Amino acid sequence: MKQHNSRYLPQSSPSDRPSFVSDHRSAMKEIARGQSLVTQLRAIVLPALQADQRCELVAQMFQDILDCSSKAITELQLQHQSDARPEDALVDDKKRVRRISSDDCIKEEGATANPHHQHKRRRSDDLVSLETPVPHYDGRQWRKYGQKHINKAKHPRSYYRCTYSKGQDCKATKTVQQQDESTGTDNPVMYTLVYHGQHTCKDNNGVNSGTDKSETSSDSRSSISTTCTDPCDHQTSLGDNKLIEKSADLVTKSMYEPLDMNPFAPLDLDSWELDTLLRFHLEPDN
DNA sequence: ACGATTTGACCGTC
DNA sequence: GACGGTCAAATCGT
Repeated sequence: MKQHNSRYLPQSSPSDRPSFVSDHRSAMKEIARGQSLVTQLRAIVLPALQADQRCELVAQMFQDILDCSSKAITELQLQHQSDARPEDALVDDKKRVRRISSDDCIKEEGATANPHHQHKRRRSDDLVSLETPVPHYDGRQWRKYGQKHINKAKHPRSYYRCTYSKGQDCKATKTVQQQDESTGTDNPVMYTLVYHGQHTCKDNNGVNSGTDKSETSSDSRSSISTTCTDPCDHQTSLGDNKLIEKSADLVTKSMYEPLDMNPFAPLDLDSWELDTLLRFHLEPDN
């Protein structure tokens, strides 16, 4: 019998107890778990709220929580990188973290070089990673610009940039990669999200999406129309997606119908994501 | 027609 | 040379 939580939480394995590892590592893991929980909770709560100011406040609070934990992780990573090997990095994308950290002080963001050939490795202090079963419900609009098979990874990595990257020169990007170990029937599909840079854009309603004050604010107002069409993220082909989305759409519609979802209508959590969450939360232990 | 996604090619870093 | 990140033409969806 599995514990209920084990169905949807990134796990801290017993072997990760801090007896042989640094406090940094266990602290970062716990924070990451918290981020994952908040992400999932947000995906459930926001669409169910009435569209009013309280709703916006809730969304803002969710984002603030994520901001806090992200900053905490960043701080821990910076400290950790200075006194430990980078292979203790939070995500399993170890090689990349190592490369980024070595690249850290060499080139700065916004280099005036050719805009089409900016440096490929990015600063680690612009990097925030988290694990979640709902990779696309993060309150942002993203546009996919690439997908690549990563060495030794079963699933391709998808590359997204802010929808407003052109119009507002927003530098925020993110990568989404399905975790290899999440393919079992018992475990939820987990994704590793890595965010780079901060949003400098304003969303559709002219609300600053967050820069220094609050890295990713205004969840409640921005539309979450991130369309997830890459097969890896949905675990299905595009054609299958349509069928799944249709059936799942019935579920989500029946949930949402009583509500006036004005500000959240665009949020429109991908039905498969909500379905995934619901299954993990509602199904009895197996 | 327009915007988003896909995908092969290219480039920088290691 | 391998690898990861980005570009941009082709393709797709609305």
